[in-house]
Amino acid sequence: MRLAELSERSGVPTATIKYYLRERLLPPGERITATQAEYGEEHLRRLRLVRSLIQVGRMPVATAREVLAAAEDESLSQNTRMGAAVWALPHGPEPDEDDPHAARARAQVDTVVRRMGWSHGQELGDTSPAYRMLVAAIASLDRLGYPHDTEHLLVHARLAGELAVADLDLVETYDTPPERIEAVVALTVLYEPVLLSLRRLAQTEESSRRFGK
Amino acid sequence: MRLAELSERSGVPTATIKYYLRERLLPPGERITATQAEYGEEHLRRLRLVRSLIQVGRMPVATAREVLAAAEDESLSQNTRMGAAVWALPHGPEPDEDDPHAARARAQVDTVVRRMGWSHGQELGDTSPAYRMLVAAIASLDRLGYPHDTEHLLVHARLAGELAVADLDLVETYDTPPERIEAVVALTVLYEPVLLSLRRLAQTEESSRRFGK
DNA sequence: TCCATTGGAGAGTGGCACTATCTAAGTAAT
DNA sequence: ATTACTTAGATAGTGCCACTCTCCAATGGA
Repeated sequence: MRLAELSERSGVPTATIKYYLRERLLPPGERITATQAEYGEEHLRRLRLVRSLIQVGRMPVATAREVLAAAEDESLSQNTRMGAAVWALPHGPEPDEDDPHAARARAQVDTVVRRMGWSHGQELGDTSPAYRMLVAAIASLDRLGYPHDTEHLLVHARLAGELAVADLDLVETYDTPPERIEAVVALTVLYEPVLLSLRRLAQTEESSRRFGK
Repeated sequence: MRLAELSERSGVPTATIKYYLRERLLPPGERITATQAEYGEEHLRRLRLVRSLIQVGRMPVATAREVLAAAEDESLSQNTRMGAAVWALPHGPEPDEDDPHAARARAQVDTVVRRMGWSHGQELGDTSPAYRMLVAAIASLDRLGYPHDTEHLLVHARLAGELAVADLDLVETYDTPPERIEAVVALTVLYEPVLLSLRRLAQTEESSRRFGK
């Protein structure tokens, strides 16, 4: 398969594919001659994954590159690679170090992590992106004066735990480690909009149930 | 309070506040003289809400304007205003009309909505942004060949329903309708990163539990 | 009076995901 | 073997968008 066909089958313009190649989001094709390269099915899959990360996950190109690099770093164990890939995922402004809102949020997050018994994945005071993202989000709530008591957060945490179980069940339907790693990245990202939109639909429903049509 | 103080208390540069005023994300201050205006606490709160929508919710300025306009449209009922505000919220690429993946996704979404008994908020074939966002997300999963069977979606839907109950409980702690409307917008947006980061933390935990440290 | 500040408006900036153009080197059909 | 394409690769735009800068005339405080 050459560039034009890869483009046609994926629906991505050739110029964009060239851009992704340049940005190392896509491995180069197998060189046939000095000016021709051959692409395989794995390029097609990878290209679609890249598009998902960027368009569905609204991830900057640089971040997508890190995520993919972590996912295929041969020097890491399978679980570390999964962790590294998810690690590289997220977003949002960094919490300010000496912001009182952030400090309070941090303490609350530590409480939630402890109460959930989440000791494997991270230490308290861990600075994984997901942890920092959570601190930043709660700091925002605090700053705006919106409620975020620990019990309410624990409700969310418990539900997140159930989601994770369902997600990992899905990942385990894949047999080989590389597939699993790609699946965990893709599913983490692709199910986010699913979850958010379901939540909004459910809110609309619940709202009209409570406050009348 | 004048511009400089509003800027100082919110941490938002004066130039940016002027920009928001121009874009009608912030109502004009009360004109004192031909060249002076006075801002109140409600401007401060509104400004922080705008920042939340744009920075935390990563919402385009135009979308934020629509959301806020819907939230304060006096001609609508309280519930309609809430719905309209949440209605205007989300994003992501629109599902293509004659894409077979989108068609399959649409059918599946309708099944989920029916099985959840979500008939109040929307009709089948409804085109609310949340509905379209869900269809687009599932179409992406389909296109990439990732599993998204209805049972798995129902797990997510059920959890989303529980989240909505918890969220609306929080909204009901506010007494006056305008507060509630602002709360439902703010909480919908501000709890999204909370939920997503908790999910990622839970995944890391669950993953290391299953696949070893 | 004098000068910093204000609201307002228009133009400019920077980041970023593309997209267009060009070139030298193949390839395919005639 | 001539002609018309296509390709990889590099460089230079383009378009969008959230700001940010620069002016300006009119104040308002010292």
